[in-house]
Amino acid sequence: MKKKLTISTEDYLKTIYELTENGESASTNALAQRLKISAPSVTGMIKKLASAKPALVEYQKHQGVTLTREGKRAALEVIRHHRLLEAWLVQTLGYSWDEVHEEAERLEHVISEDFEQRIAAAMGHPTRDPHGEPIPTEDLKMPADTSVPLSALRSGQGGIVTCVKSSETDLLRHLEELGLVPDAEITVMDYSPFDHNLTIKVGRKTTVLGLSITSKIFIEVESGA
Amino acid sequence: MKKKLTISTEDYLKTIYELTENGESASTNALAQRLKISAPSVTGMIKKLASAKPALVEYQKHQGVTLTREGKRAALEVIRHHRLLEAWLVQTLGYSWDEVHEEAERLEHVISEDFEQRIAAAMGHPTRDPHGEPIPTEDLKMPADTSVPLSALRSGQGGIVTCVKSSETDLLRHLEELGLVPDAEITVMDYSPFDHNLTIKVGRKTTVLGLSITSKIFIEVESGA
DNA sequence: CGTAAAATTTAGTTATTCCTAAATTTTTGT
DNA sequence: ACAAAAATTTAGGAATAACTAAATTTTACG
Repeated sequence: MKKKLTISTEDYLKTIYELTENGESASTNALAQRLKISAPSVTGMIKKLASAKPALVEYQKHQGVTLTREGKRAALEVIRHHRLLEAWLVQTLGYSWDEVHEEAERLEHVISEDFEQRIAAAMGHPTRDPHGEPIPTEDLKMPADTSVPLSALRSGQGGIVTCVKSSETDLLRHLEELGLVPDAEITVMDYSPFDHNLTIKVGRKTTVLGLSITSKIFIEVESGA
Repeated sequence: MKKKLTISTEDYLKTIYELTENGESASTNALAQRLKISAPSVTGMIKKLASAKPALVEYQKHQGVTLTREGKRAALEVIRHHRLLEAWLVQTLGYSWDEVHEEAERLEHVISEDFEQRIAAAMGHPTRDPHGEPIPTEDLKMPADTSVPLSALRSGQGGIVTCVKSSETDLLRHLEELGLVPDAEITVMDYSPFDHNLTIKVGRKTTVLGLSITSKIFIEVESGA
């Protein structure tokens, strides 16, 4: 017998936000997979969120789900909590960027607005978390981000790493060793069209990275070919 | 329709701990009142805790409930979390002692052991929280405390305030104005046997306090009459 | 010591949120 | 276009933890 855990509304909304960032609607199955529950459970909960007093999601059968204004607001609130917490755990308690995710994942749901404001102020209102992810502003707008995945770059292109979109401990530790962290300057030395591998220069190190990694690293492009 | 729902096992255990600190067992009704749920709900949950794989409480019909070794351990863990968090919120985020309770009440259930150790170390392993309550040690022993309620003192007696056992914002603010905070030195100037009021001198201030307040202030006695 | 009051437990109900199995709708491949 | 595959919803059910009302046990006191 395992522990039964119930998924919070906040987690549903946050996950829907993440799945709809590309502009598309989130599918029942995609949500089920992310939340690690069955698809019927997702359908049931979505119906509930859609018929809440101020509706949190927009839903039509077989058409996937999107966030309403209210739902998006709630999602951004949780994401702001999460990212501020990650920044703060790293800055004040000496966590490394690969350790903070789980802790923030639990804390994000229980901190007060007061707490949020205190840590934001204590850090001088940071705009990015330790992974480089933008922190939603106090009025819950997600800052624009013009960076592109490293996987979209080709030989001769390069720029500054803005963000590493991963919470996998092992990957993050590996990337840190390579110097592939936010603010690092990189240049693409070579591109292999067969397997999409990129040869990257970071500082004086050179590495070959596959698509599963390069698609998670985001770059503010500096120079063309 | 209110939101407030399910009470965590941790809250049951913490409350049972508090109600049994005097050595007696906790009654169903006392628990129900503290947890703000009905008595039958308490009976049901207690039965569950008593028949858990390692039992968390000892229970016999109509005889009240006590904590097992395991249950006590779990309760002290939560209490340690709570008190470390209160200390830490005050020390690092500028909370005042009357603001920390609610925040700690929510955070105490979600922080990791790692987090606990980090904040304890960052504060130099404090032994009391901002109200003066002793913090259970890392191996979950509650430190002995020889202080007595102010209400037990009489004219001529006095000592050092060790602890103010209250989380009521208004009372705490009032006591802070009076200087009735941990480490303050006080002397009892007069005792009224009719209403149990005590006239107290704190620094150069003199105040009359009723039993509802003096029973919540704890003193390490220094001098007899 | 016996009964009324208080405390507690039992019984039965409700609400929530998950599940599996089956039905249905949509998408895909030829 | 059509059948197979995939995705999604419907249907029905289980577990949890709360509730109210009623029954029972304990306690208090005249």
